[in-house]
Parts: sequence; structure tokens; C-alpha cells
Amino acid sequence: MKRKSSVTQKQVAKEAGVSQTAVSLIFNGDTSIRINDDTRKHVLDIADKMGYVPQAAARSLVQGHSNNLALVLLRPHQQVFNDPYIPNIITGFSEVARKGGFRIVVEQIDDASRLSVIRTMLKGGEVAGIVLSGSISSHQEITQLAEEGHPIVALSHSLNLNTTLHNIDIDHVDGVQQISKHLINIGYERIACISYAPAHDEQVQLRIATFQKVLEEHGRRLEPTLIRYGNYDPDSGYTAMKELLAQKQLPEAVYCMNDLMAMGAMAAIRDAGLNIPSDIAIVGYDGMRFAAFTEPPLTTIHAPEVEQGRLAAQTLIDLLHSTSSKSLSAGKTKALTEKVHYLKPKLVIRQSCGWKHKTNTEATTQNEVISIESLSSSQPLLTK
Amino acid sequence: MKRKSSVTQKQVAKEAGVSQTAVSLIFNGDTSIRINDDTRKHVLDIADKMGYVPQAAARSLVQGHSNNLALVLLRPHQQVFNDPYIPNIITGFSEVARKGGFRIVVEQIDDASRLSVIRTMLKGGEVAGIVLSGSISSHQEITQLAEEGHPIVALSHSLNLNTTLHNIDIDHVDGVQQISKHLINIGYERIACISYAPAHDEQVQLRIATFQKVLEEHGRRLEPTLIRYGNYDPDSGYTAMKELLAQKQLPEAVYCMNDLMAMGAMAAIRDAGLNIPSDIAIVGYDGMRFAAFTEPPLTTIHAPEVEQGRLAAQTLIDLLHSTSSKSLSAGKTKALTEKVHYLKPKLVIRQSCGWKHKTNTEATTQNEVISIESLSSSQPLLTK
DNA sequence: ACGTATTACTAATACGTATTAGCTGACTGG
DNA sequence: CCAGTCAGCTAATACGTATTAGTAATACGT
Repeated sequence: MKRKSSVTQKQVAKEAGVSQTAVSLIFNGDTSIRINDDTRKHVLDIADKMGYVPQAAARSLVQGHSNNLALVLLRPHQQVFNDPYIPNIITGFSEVARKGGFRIVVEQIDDASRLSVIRTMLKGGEVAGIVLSGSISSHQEITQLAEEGHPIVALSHSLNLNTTLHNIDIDHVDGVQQISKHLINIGYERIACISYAPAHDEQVQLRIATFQKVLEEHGRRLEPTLIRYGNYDPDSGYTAMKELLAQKQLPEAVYCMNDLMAMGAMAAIRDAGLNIPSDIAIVGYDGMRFAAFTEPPLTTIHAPEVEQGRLAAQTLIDLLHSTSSKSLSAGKTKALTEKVHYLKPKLVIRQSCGWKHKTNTEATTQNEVISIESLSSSQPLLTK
Repeated sequence: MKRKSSVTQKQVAKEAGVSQTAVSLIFNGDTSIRINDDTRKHVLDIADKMGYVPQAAARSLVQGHSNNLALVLLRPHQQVFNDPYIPNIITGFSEVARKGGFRIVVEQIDDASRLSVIRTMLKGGEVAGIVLSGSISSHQEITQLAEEGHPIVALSHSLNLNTTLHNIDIDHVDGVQQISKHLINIGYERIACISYAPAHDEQVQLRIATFQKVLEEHGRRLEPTLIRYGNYDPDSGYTAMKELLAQKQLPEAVYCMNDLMAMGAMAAIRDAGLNIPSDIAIVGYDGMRFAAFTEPPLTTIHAPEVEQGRLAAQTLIDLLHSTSSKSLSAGKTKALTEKVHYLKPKLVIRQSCGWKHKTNTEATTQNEVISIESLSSSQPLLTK
């Protein structure tokens, strides 16, 4: 069980003819205690020559905290990486974490019983803080950990505003409103919806409720027969659309809750010999990279997911610094005054949703596309 | 800089009226030293009541190794998560790592100068071992670390067989052979290729060389004008295809090195008013989930990426156990006898590649699809 | 009754670092 | 010339655990 012996500060000290304390001081660049430049250089040389690397475990032990941040994914294993959502989050998260000198630990939990892993990681000092993604069924324990002072940031968990958790949220209510109003604005009356399972998920319910509200505000009705449930994947979109097509009265437009299911739905419509959008219009949700290249190009909502990952990491790091120095050092805590952050998604109009037949002031023609910049994102949106 | 005080073994010991040693023994379930069942139960009760969680840092320090495994991605930041390759690897990797009681640290390196991070992580004991993905330009240092006894497993790095690194590889030579032979078998003469940049990448060169070789073995020639370079993204596929379409003589078929670029290429062909596959056939590579739902459904190669992640993790863990116990405990090291593992990719035939006009014994009709099982993968392939 | 096992523990130490308190000698101001 | 400062270090200790060596008490066989 022994591991290879690594070079220690003591060995470096001996070789350099100084004390271990000196080596430690030099490596941590402490300014309050001064070290002669010659000595410093000499020690650094020797350390380099000996291949000295500080032992993370010893540092963590004595400093009382790790320099790992965790990304905990409370989602069924299958959902995590099929969809580009989590990869996008990781992209933003790791970018900021790295700049702050942190490593990231990715832990996926599909079973609610394994929720105690979070406690283990935080209380065991494996990580300094965590970002939490996914629907937290019993957040009793989570909230308690947060109240004990463990830095926790949740993603898209705004439904429980009474929580003590910090939360970085994409405003999907706004997104659903944007895209459903767009469909209404074009003039569709009979609009269907391909949603996610499980139907009881808070986020899913919120989205459906918002969709329904917008319809009703504009004199439409969400027919229960026009709601179908998929499971993130294109094939479930295909199946759901098949069911819609089997009904006697077809929908004029279909709102799909993600782009992958929209792709499946479009395939089903094509297979039925119908045209998109003149027979049935389709919109997606997520703004995946390929959405500009489907047949026809897919109208969708671009959610700033990378930015969400970034902001989550930054909030976590701020939180870390604010709890460590009991007296909140001025300024730093700007992001912490508000517990909930909202990021606005953006509508990306392409051909799959059709367009107004009657001219109007802000006509959207077939070839016109709204060009958007994703906020300094490393994932620039493509508009064909 | 202080962190909240956590419950220690000493505190539990005091509360339970035993020594710290006893608590340690009980928690590690050491069988060589026996503890009375009553005492054990009593201590565990108290520990639970006090919310004791072992400190990871202290354990690592005294045991000399961490229980983290790293996944190091030597890739430009942008490439990592746009493509589902890495997410698939993570899926398989984390699945096995978790079962072995390890956490996973994901570290992405885009700058070769930051390659020393690997040294820092391994020698600093942050992680017990690493899985390496991406083209290692200077693997001088990596090999040295491996020779020093640090467990390292590389992914798809088989070009340097002289390496001391263990390697889990997908046999892309086989994959390229399968798909290019399929095109030739259908009867196409003039076949183009949309490749990756950078062109000097070893894997890219190998794939192009293989493609070329297959063509030449079958009396064709890879016209230099028919090679284009994209960058993983659909829009680069679109652009590359536009260029091919601008030439006076069109290709009959195009081999795209991934599915996303194939999507872009298909959009370009449609935009030019041409038909797929009757005017130009398209094949992709990767077997992404949506490939069955493009217009037309995309013929592609399914690479067992999740399985690659799993096998990498398993090999790393085996390696860990074999180096820790100097006397290689029998059996366990089965996977370690061979340094290089190959996983075979599978051809998935759909409509985008067209089909033989003349009947033949093993005719592939428009609607027939080769159904495949991915090897116990949690990502079952979809065939429409 | 006596030596030996066995059970059930405890005391002491090591792991590698950060940190606190202190020590030495040189320089300074008056 | 002496008190005081300060630069440049060192000794000692703490962090929380695993592990080794050892001890006290009981059981056992003869």
C-alpha cells in the first residue's frame, strides 16, 4: 500500500542548508516574513533540481481546506451526457475554477440514497465547495449543510426561493414565453407540446404551465391531447410526434422542449410526407450547435449554459472567500448580495417555425435570421 | 483562512470512552485486530450521532495516496465538449471509478506549457493516477512519470507503440476501412473527404492515409482537391462542402470525419438544390445519437467510446493495485499483460450513403438497417 | 498453578506541511 | 554606548489519521 517516496521540504531544506520552515516560507511567498533573495533563489534552484512538488494532502490537512471544487450532478446517469447541457456547464465551470487555482471533481449521483456523498465530500474536506445540478428531491440535508457554512451553489433551482442556497438560474419562464409568443405571433392556433418526462419534475411543470398561460392569454387553449412526453432523446421526439400525427386533427405547430427531440419530431413529420413548416411548424429549445443545420434549420432558444457554469464557479469562489475571512472583506462579496441570479435565454429564429403570411412592420422573412452574440461565450452561435 | 471545525476521531473517542486508535480501527474494519462487537456498535453510534466524517486529507497524508483519479484532456478548450466524445468517455470512466471508490478530477489543458500540471497532480499526490486524452506532443515527461511508477493510461495514442504507457484505443484504422470500403462497394468512384484540422495531427494523418490506401487498393485515387479540412463543427462541414460544390467536377460521395461536420455538409448539399444520396452520398463518423434523424438518416461509424472510458478506468485501477502491492497478487493483473487494447468500431448503415443499384447477394436496401448492440453500453444505439 | 494464547484494547509515532513564537546579529538614532 | 528596530532566519507545534508495538486481562490446557 505504500506509494513511491516523494521529495519533501525537509529533504530540500537539508540539501540547501536551511530549515524546513524556510522552504515552506519561500514556496508560499509569504511577504510578512522576509527571506534573502539569494537564499530564496538558492532554495528554489535546489527544489527544482530535486523535483520537489508540494504534497496536496499535507497542505489540505494543515490549512483545513482542499482546493478542489465539486460539480455534483443529481441526475439519472443516462441524462447527464446525452444532452450537451452538462458539458456546457463543465466548460464554463472549469474555465473559472482553473483561473482561481481550483481543480474540479465531477460526481454524478443517480440514486437519491447516495445523496450522503455530498455530506461526505464537504465534511470530509475532499472539496471546498460544490455546485449542484439537478432536481433535489429532499434538500433538507443540503440546506442544512449550507447553513453550517459549507459553500453550495445550485443550478436552476429557483423554485424554492425560500432556500438558503445560492442559485444560478436560466430564466426558462422567459424562454418559454419568448418562443410560444413567437409561435402565436406568427398566427398558429393549434399548438402542441413535446415535453420531458418525468412530468412531475418541477422544472417541467413550470415550463408547461408557462406555455399554457401564454396560450390562454392569447385566446388559445392547450389541448390535453396535444401534450406528449419524451425523454430528452431524438427517438422519443420521433415517437411523440408519431402519436400527434395519428390524431384526427393535426397541430399547426409543435413546441419541443429540446433540440434533440425536435430533430426526432422533424424526422417523423418528413416520414409522414408532410412539409415543415408549411404543414406543421417546429420549434426546439436549447440552441444546440447543429440546430442551424437541420432540415429545415431549427428555430430554438439559446440558453447561456456556458455562462451559467462560469457564474456558478465564480459565485462559489466568492462564497469561499467570504466565509473564510469572517470579516467580509469589502467589495469582494458583490455577487453574494443577491442569492438568485437569472440569465436570460435568447430566441434564435430560423426556418422551422415558418413566418407571417401577412406583411407586418417587423416582418421576419424566410431568409432573415436573428444574429446573436453569446455573451463572450467560447461557444459562438452559428447562424447559417 | 480557517475552515469550520469538523468532528475528529479524537472527539468521538473521548465521547465514547475509548482511544482514538480504537475509533480508527473500527472505521477501517481492520480484521487482524479485533474489536468487541458491543464497543464497535457503541462507537459507531456515537460517531453517527456526532456526525463524524473521516478527513480525506489526513487519510491521504498518512496512507500516501489519494483516492482521486484524474481525466486529463490535452485538447483545445473548444474541442473538449462540443463533440460528445469526451462526455462519453467521462460517462464510462466515472461509472467504473465510482464502483472502485474513486472520485474523478477532470482537468483540461489547452496549452502545452501547462503540461507540468500532470506532474504536479501526480507527484503532489492530488490524484492516484491519470487517464490521458489528446495528442501528446512532447510525451517525454509523461513517459518519465510512467517509468517512475505513476499509473498512467492513455486514450487512442497507439501511434507510439514504443511507449511505456498503457493505452486504450479505438481501432479507427478499422473504422475508416469499413466505411470507405462500404462506399467503394456501393460503386462510387469519385470520393471526397472532409477531415479535421490540424492536418498534422497524428490521428488525422493516420485516418487520411488509411482512407487513401483503401481507395488505391480499389483502383481509385484520392484527388488532393477533394480533401477539405474542418474543425469538428457543423459550420465547418458546411463551408467545406460549399468548397467542394464549387469545383467543376462534383464528388459522388463524401466521407466526413465526424457526424457534426456531416450535418453541415448535408445542409450545404440541400442548399445547392441537390439530392442526398442520389446526387451526392454522405457518410459520417462517430455514431452520434441524432444521426438516425438527419435528412436523410446518416450512415456512420459507431465508436465504442463509453466502453473506452470504462476500460481506461478499469486498467488504471488494476495498475494502481499492481503497483501498490509489489508482489503482484495473482489474477488481478490480467488486463495489464497487454499494454495496448483495441476496441472495434461498428458500421451503421442508413440512407445517406445510397445503395447498390445492381442486385447482389448481400443487398443493402434503402430501408434495411444494420442493427447493432453497443457492448453493454448505457448509450444504446438508435436505429430508426 | 503456571506458562501460553487470545481478546480487546492503548500509547506513541509518523505522514508533510503551515504557522507561531522566538532567536541572533547587524544596524540605527540619540 | 546603549536601547531599540529589523532583516533573516530556526525550533517547535499542530493538523487528523493510520499503524506499530505493546499492555492488561482473561481463557486454556495440563
